[in-house]
Amino acid sequence: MNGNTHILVVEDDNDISRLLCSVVRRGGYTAQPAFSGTEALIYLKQQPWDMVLLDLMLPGLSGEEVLNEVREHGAPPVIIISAKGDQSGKIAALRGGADDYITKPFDIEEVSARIDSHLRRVHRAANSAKPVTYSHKNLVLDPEAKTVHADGEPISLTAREFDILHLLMASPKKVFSKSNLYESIWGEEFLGDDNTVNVHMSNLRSKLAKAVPGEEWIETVWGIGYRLKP
Amino acid sequence: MNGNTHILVVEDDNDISRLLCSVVRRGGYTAQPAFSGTEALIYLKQQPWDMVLLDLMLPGLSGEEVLNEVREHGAPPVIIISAKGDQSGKIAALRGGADDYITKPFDIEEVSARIDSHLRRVHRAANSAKPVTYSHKNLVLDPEAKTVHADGEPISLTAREFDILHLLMASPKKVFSKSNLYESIWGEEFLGDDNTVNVHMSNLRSKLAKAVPGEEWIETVWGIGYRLKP
DNA sequence: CTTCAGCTTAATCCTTTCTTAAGAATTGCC
DNA sequence: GGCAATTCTTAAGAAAGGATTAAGCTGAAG
Repeated sequence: MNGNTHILVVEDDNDISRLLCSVVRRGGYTAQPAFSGTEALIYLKQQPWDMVLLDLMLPGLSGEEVLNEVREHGAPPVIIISAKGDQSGKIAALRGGADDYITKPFDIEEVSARIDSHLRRVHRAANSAKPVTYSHKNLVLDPEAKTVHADGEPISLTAREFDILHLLMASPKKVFSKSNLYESIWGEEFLGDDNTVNVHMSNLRSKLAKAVPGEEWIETVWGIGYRLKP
Repeated sequence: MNGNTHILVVEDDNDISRLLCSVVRRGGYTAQPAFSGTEALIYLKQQPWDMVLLDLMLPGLSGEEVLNEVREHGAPPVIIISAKGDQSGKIAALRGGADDYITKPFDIEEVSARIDSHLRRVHRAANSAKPVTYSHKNLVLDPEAKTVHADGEPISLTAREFDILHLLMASPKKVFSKSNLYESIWGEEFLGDDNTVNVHMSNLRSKLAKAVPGEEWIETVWGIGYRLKP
């Protein structure tokens, strides 16, 4: 989480607005106060928001109407913060599209925790969709697609070669001993007098060199093992 | 929403469990009660769940531990339902991965509304990401209708062949290992020396080739698996 | 009960990759 | 520079993975 998570705080009471904004900022997010329903609308149209904190009793436009408007512009989580303590209003808001409902007076720690909880969920969903790749200089490795590209050019590797490069790129600074490599990739004990890793290394290097001549990616650390060249 | 939305209700008090289950069922979902933390674990391992209602004070295994376990097995929303009214416990649970926290005694309408709210959100996310049909080059697969067309011509596939193609087309760049495929489609562990997948692949390829001669859609990645040919 | 489509198993052939081994090359140290 | 230890390269045989075909099995439909 970071400063470019934008939260719109819709609340007409000056003190409460300030309080909510400070909670948001202490959480590490960016807060934008809006003091009326109509002001909120302007912000909603201006940019996408990661979350909306919404008071229900607003001048200009009611919270319910703002809520409908939010749902038109994307699908950020909406937390209602309201003085309306009655159950029916709470239930109506939740059924009307809100993701959470907190009644005033609120506990600022709870508000903070609920904000984090909703954002964490959004992140979880976003991350599960995002492809994971490793990059090092002009090399890009995609573990899902099992592809390696150098300067955008695909390089065709065998399973073992790919595994070796994958391991190296997952920990760019670490030096891997032969027994490290062997045991990680082959899953069996490494018995000293084995030349297998060397050969695969050699093949891997020559394939990389053929793709981009004159550049070296894998470094031999004499007497210890291999690592990515910084 | 329908009967195949499965909600796990983890609550040791018999009366409350019954009450929660009836709320769930009145919402149109399937409820599965679990009366201890350890029982919950069994259900969690058995199948994926769309939501978990979780009491914090449980025999066998605490709610917090169950919560951690839930997060290992996918990412369904978790609503804590607890008699612990103290703010610190509430905040700890929310920070610990829970998506919502309701204190006993609860209003059943509110519980119902919060369940719906969380499920609505999950649906919203799922629908925005999932296409109704998959296309790749001149191949079109419709998961609903269970049909495949190449250049508009229908191709008749068996259930397994369809499932394989479906999986491949859902992640066009991903390489699927045989064990990936086997475990996704057959739902049981893959034990190395099996060439069932090979045979289905072969049949699938020959059917596709018969439909559009001279074109290849499925690529073998040696020693790793299969993927759609880019 | 029979039939049939589809799934699985088995046997065979073919392809690619892995490993082994031996000589060449490099590095670090005296 | 010379020597020993380590690493690199090469090539060929061994091994593993994959494709294809055919035959047996199974469960659902008629």
